[in-house]
Amino acid sequence: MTTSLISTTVPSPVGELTLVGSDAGLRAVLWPNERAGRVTFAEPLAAGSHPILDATATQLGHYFDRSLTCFDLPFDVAGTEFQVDVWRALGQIPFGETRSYGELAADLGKPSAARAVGAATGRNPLSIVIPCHRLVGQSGKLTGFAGGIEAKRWLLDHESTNQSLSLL
Amino acid sequence: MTTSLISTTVPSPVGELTLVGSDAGLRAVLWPNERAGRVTFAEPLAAGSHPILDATATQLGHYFDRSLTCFDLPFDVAGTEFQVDVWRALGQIPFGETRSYGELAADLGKPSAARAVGAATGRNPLSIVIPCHRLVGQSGKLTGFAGGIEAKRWLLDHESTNQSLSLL
DNA sequence: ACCTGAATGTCCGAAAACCGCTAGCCGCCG
DNA sequence: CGGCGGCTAGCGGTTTTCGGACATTCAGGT
Repeated sequence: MTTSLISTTVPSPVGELTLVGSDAGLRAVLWPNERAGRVTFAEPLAAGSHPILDATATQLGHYFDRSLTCFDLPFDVAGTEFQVDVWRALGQIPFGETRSYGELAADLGKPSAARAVGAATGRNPLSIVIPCHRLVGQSGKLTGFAGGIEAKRWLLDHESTNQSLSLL
Repeated sequence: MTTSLISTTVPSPVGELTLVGSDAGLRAVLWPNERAGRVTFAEPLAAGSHPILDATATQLGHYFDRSLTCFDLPFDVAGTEFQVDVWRALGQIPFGETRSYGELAADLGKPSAARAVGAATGRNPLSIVIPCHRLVGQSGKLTGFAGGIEAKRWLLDHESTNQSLSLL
């Protein structure tokens, strides 16, 4: 018995997202341009539907219409201990707030590991759901993003309660 | 629930042996001088008794009084694929016989991997039970042994049906 | 503001070192 | 001769080491 992976795609304001899940939980949420590459899978993908993917799609919908600010889904992500720590810490940053890479590193007890935090967030397999877009440079600069800087800015705008900021 | 490890020691003609087991099976049989070192454990050891350790002690007793020539115990050993292959092949060498490192390598379909077999043998966690002492150099020379060359010679003597060989 | 350079922690891939080997060669000695 | 001992060059798998690459940050100079 192989724990096969199911995938599907959903439209969104920032482009079509690809969802991948196993029976254990959500495995990946990918941007349009990265169906393959940043996140890879040992097992083959099969298109189809699955309760976990359905729930993800539903919650993403609510996130985009602002009726949901905190995802609640079973995750099935794999990474090194440090990466998992970083991803978990990311999940603690509330909707609408941001942190710097260094702040998050300090929260983890490793104040000088800012750059390592950057590397780890770059490997986050669950775009949007694990809010890696809430990490910005110390100066406030948007330094990098798997889905592109524009998408990062869009998400932060979206989460900002003051919609007028979208003109910045 | 952590699968804790239980350990105990038993006397033997070749020195006091340390047995380590988990609920899944026998994890290690160590020589007096190597309580720590060659084989390491992620989990802490707790002294105590356990059916698996009892069975091991019993079978070792029979082995030393020559009433048992083939161990039958559940193993719980971890290693690379190649190492496990080597250890399994070692188990096939009958009591009283020997093989060269190269012969065993050939049995594994890799005739030129003699040295790799040597390296894998050196990591065998189950001294005596997995009979790594039955491997000798092509020339018949006893090349190395975790428990010391003397112990290796003693075991081979012991397994030899012709006791007079012990004078060699 | 923007650039430069240095110091940072983690991860990954490549290369080197390490081994419980062996076959081939070359002396040496009876 | 023939046999043994010592030396050497490969052998395959694993472990260790090392060198970059990074979604950074800080200080210092334009």
